[in-house]
Amino acid sequence: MAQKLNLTVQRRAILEVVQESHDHPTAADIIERLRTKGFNFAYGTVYNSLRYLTEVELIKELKLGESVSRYDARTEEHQHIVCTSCGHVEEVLVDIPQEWLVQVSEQTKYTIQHPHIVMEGLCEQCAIKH
Amino acid sequence: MAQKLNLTVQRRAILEVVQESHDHPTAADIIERLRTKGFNFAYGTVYNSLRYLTEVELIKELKLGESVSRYDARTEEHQHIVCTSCGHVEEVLVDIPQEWLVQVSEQTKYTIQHPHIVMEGLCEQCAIKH
DNA sequence: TTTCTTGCAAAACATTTGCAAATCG
DNA sequence: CGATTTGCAAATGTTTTGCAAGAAA
Repeated sequence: MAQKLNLTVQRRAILEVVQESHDHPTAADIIERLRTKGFNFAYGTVYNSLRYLTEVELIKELKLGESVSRYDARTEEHQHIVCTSCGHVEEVLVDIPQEWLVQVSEQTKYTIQHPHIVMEGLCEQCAIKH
Repeated sequence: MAQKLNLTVQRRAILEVVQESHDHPTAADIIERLRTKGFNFAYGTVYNSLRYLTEVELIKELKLGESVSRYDARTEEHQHIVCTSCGHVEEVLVDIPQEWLVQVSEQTKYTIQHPHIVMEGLCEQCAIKH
């Protein structure tokens, strides 16, 4: 723990791509964007680097109930909502009611330190189509 | 839509296993439990049947941010919380504050008809170990 | 017959791992 | 040097798909 930050060329490039992306890219998205910037890293390297960057908390890995992981450079606490129709991900910035968390904690006996919540709904465009 | 229910031997056996299981089994769990009951269905059949049973709403498919889908015969509305340490899944039966949903809906422009929320926390046993 | 379902194997997909080569300190 | 990281390919785990055979309506 409290290790010295070791940003290699690859890790730095990957971090930059995630920081520049505001659409929660997947590993495949990241590799594609790296290519347009002239970087051609192996899959293994990209996954390794993403894991490293997640461990040192420069990025967050989002598991939103799809089959893929997404990555987010926004590290302050916030939640996500996923469109059940098109898969689009939006950030939820409304605070979670504290007393609800307390109730959930009491009922389930789970400790909730950093709430991490994934919601589902229909995004605006998809709602119109229905 | 409004199709006639067609429960084949396989589908019925799979439904029974899910109904008897209260631990949100994965497809692999279900296949294993079918075997102890003397059923040996192909993987494809089990996945097909689970999709069918989900479509006719006899069960629910849970995507809880792991790499696998889990299945649940409890079809009334409730949420889930997953232990970040051991992966154990608990049901959240506390109602979600309606005004919070309204706020989320306003901020994100998402329509939330049937709230489906996945939370993360530390289960009781894992919390003790920390 | 026509439609749906099953079984099996192969394919698809995201991710991890093993290992040799390269790099860093 | 020793420790870490990279690149590549192969392996893994979950789920889907194609297709022929079987069952049901």
